[in-house]
Amino acid sequence: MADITAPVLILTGPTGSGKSDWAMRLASQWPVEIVSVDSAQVFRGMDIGTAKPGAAARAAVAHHLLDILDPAQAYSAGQFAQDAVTLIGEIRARGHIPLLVGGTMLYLRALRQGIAPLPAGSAALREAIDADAARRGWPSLHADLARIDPQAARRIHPNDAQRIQRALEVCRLSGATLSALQSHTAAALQEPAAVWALVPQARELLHERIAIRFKQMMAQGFLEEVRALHGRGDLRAEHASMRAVGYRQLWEHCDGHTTLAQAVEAGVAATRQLAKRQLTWLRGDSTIRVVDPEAPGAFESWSLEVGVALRAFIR
RNA sequence: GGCCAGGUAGCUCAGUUGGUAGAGCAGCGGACUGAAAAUCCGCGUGUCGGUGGUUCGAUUCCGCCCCUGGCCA
Repeated sequence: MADITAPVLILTGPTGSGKSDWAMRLASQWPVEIVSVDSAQVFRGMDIGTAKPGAAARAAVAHHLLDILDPAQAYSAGQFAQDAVTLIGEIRARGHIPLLVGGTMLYLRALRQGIAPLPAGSAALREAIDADAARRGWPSLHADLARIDPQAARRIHPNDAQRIQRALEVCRLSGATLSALQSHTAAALQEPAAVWALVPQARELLHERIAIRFKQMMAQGFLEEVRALHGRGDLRAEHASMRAVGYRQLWEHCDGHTTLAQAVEAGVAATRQLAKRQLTWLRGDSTIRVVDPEAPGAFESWSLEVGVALRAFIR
């Protein structure tokens, strides 16, 4: 199977839909390497709460973009797009099939539709902007943005602190406006990928599964995992890693702000909300083939579809 | 058994001096360009415990009943 260019396979879906299982099952049929599309699994020491593939799975199939950063560090959609393109090339060079698995929808978008070349975030500048906002309020900074980059200001809501901050940050770092920079976006992945999304048709069932999964995580030592991160002393609730679903809520409990029962309930709710946002992304994308993982024989028919997609390229 | 306090949205509660009710959380829908498991926007989803009475009109006032919690027996 050398010197072929296997198509890029992508398997996405909301949290708890069973993506990882399906990926592993597919890996027993085809020589794939898995690239994680997950903004939380990149962090070391965040295993239980991110449902990161375990040692057995990683011994059986090569997994990429897991454990590449310390939780004090930052990752980004742009970085992901670069890393994924590089990995796809390397996987193909080994004669393997790249299988991207995960539910971080912005990362997938950055890879497939491209992302404008923007300056990376600056912690110092963000701190300065935060301090400014604390004095004047975000709507006032939004008004600043409206003078500098009216197009961006129209798009960004006056309450959307994060996006206002980013737009101002980009202007100060680059000297150009965000809108101008975003006007020439280059696609990262140069070819169409075959994309499937696992979308459970019954929301209730997904909610039930999410609750069960969170409780399993607790039984596996999720709280101890968060305590260890909390005990490091250098991490703060503001770090991107500690804003992850479940970690944020258990962190608040470690700070003594909530009872464990409250933290678990809030964590489960946050997971449901994440799943809902992921489903919103999927609904808006007609290039994605939707699969109901609960349907009888769903995996088998997906496996057949994958076979068709692959045989078109592999001779 | 007696007395007291409650029974209003999925949950915790507010409120209506009588004109069929609203917050937070949850939920639902949406947006999304280097933090995205982030951030933001929009939407109340209701036999006001039941039943009789007073009233033009009762979730609100009165009677009885049911349920929950507390105190006394």
